[in-house]
Amino acid sequence: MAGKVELRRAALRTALIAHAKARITADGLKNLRARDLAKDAGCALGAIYNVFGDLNDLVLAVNAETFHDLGASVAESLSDAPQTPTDQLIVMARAYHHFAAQNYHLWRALFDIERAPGEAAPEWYLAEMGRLFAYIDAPLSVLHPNHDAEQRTLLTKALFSSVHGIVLLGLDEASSGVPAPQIDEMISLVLSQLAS
Amino acid sequence: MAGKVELRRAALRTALIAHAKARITADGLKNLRARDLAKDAGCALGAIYNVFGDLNDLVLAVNAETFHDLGASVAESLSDAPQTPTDQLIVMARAYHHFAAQNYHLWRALFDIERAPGEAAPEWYLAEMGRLFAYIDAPLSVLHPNHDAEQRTLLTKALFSSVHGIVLLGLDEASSGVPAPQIDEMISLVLSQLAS
DNA sequence: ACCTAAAATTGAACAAAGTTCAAAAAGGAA
DNA sequence: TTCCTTTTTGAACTTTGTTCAATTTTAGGT
Repeated sequence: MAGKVELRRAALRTALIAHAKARITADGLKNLRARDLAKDAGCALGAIYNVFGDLNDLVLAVNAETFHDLGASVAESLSDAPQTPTDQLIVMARAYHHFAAQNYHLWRALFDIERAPGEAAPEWYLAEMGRLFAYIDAPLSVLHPNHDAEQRTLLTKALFSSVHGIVLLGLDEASSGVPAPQIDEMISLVLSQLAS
Repeated sequence: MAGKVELRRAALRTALIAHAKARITADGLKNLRARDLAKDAGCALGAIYNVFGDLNDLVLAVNAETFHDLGASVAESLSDAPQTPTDQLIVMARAYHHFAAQNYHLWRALFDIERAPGEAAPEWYLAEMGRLFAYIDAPLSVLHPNHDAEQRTLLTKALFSSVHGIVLLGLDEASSGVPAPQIDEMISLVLSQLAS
């Protein structure tokens, strides 16, 4: 039984990720507690640190799944085959909005996680980000065939950041707090102008 | 000497805000420590809680000043009297960007502060936000004189949120991390399109 | 001046919460 | 079974915000 330990650890890892996901979904990232997770998973407190370097690593694992699901949601939104490139951008942005609204705490954890100063984001984060950017880039290539790659990259980032900002502030009840239909309207407003 | 205690407390309050500001500027909000502040101000640990309800209240006081300074920076950017309404929007957005870049940790503290769930933002926050929105609204009224108030409010929020998103992700070294000139370029790109 | 009661200040103690590590348990080879 | 290695455990350590009993200061009355 060579891989016995590895199997047990892999199972614990999976369980811890699932429980952390549930805890974050219910109470948000800042209410995640190591002791709660140990109880949830029925393991010792220290066992968490046999599987993950620290709690942050565990949250990173949750975030990887969340980011993957987010990418899948955005990609799936295109399956309704909207006609124009602008429509495609709008549909994707709304999918982003709806994912963020439906998975608010998990989505916030993507950005609220503590990151070591000066350290780059993990590779999977950049990879998923690149995938999202590729989705945006495609319609932009149709709209602006004569832009060079650098121009399009800039426009892609600007578009994503704008939508992200609209969703971020729109979903923040405490400050602006905008009803969902108005968020969608703002998205349409910005994208229909920007993509022309 | 009726107001002796009040004077001492007011002085401590001012000192604590100043020291907290310095600490946040240097190390960021998440590295702010009650014991450090007590040492900085030469007061007892518990004295902080004679003046503020908790550390969060102290950070709120810092944020009030930061937000006020931010508003002043944006307002001052208009004193160069740019010609067109679009130019005014771009100048203000760049002022927002430059304030955020120059006061990164203080600016982040505006949004990273812990807020009680379901509780509205403090009145000064909404008031300063309203002031910022008014600055944006003015040029938009010139550009779109036939829009009603609701339309303009939506466009104002969309514009602000977009610029905020561009600055937020642009200044986040770990993820996108965009050089300052490119951030300004993205701002121009979005605003020149959106305001037309 | 002195005394005294109320008010304010202090900092040691308390209560989380993440992380570590010596000890115990489990695993595996001879 | 025995002995050594690996793994797991959870009590203990550390850090940090917050509290509160004890001390100091203040202010009024004599």
